[in-house]
Amino acid sequence: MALEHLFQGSALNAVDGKGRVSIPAFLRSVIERRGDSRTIVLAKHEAFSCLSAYDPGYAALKHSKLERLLEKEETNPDAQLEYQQRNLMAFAATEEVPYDSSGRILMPPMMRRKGEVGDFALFLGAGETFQIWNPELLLKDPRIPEDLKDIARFRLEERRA
Amino acid sequence: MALEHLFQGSALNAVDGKGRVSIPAFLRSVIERRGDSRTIVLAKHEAFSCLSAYDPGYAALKHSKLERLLEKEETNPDAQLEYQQRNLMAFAATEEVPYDSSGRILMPPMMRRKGEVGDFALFLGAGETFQIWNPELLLKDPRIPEDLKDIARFRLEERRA
DNA sequence: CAAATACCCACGAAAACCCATTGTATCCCG
DNA sequence: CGGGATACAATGGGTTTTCGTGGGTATTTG
Repeated sequence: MALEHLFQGSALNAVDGKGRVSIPAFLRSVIERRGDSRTIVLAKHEAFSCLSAYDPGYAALKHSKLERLLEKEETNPDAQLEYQQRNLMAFAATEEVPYDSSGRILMPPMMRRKGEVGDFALFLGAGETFQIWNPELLLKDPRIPEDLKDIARFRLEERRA
Repeated sequence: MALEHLFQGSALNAVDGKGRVSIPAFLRSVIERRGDSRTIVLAKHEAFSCLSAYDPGYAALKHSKLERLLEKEETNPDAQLEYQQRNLMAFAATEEVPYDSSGRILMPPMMRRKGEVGDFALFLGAGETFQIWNPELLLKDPRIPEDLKDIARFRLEERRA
């Protein structure tokens, strides 16, 4: 499952009063090269207090992986339940949102809450996916390398000028 | 067997006095992309106390999945019986209902009872299918991951404001 | 005829859409 | 090489459309 186009780079964008955010153009270009959808899938990150985002095709890929796993263990009742749970997490706990012609999404209120995203959204490329952070939360997280925090600090400074 | 369009996302909609419920637009769009039917098939979920729903075309697919399962275990006599049971469940114990121009179905009384659906219906995307829950029942089910219950709680809160 | 269902319209909130402005990086040509 | 023109990105604001929902009326069906 080596994806050809990977998400990379960082940006800090504003969330406006209506809850709209521009998806950085360099991330959008990856989405559109992977498939031609102009939509992103949002999910709570499983480890960090941020959101995880990817293109719809990647979601389908994750799904088929789950399916194949299930078929191997079809007779095992425990596997059935675990499959149900993971499947629900993958699809019920995510939201698919289209971005408009200017590259903005309307951040769904539930996701905004889950990711604790305020007036600014920090976008971080993470290869197969990208992340959306409340920059302050990233700075506070002890698990985040200092070099990465420097990037966040730089993006924040850039704004104030 | 990989379906192109998958059910994703969540919503909490009201069931009115006549027993009508709006199928969330984002689920309807998947149904209409899979085939052009404007109807859904309802069934009792095999594991959870909720309803399972999908487009008519998916019923056929489910049938072939069952068949394949049978072939794998045809030496096992118990499997034969299980196949008969599950096949009946898949076809006799389901109801096909059309939704109107505003996207509402009239929830069949039997299904409403089977799923114990009250004044609110929680819709959960599950990839190939979606589920319809009484939100209170989902919150009580120990097999449901906490993250998913958070979603149910959020949807319930959203309403009260 | 009664009860259930299908059809119709209507409203408020939210979301999608359109247009305009600003700032920044890029290009082009003198 | 410099400076103006150009293209695109991010953002603000207004308008239109859609969605979920309530309620009424017709129509079918047993």
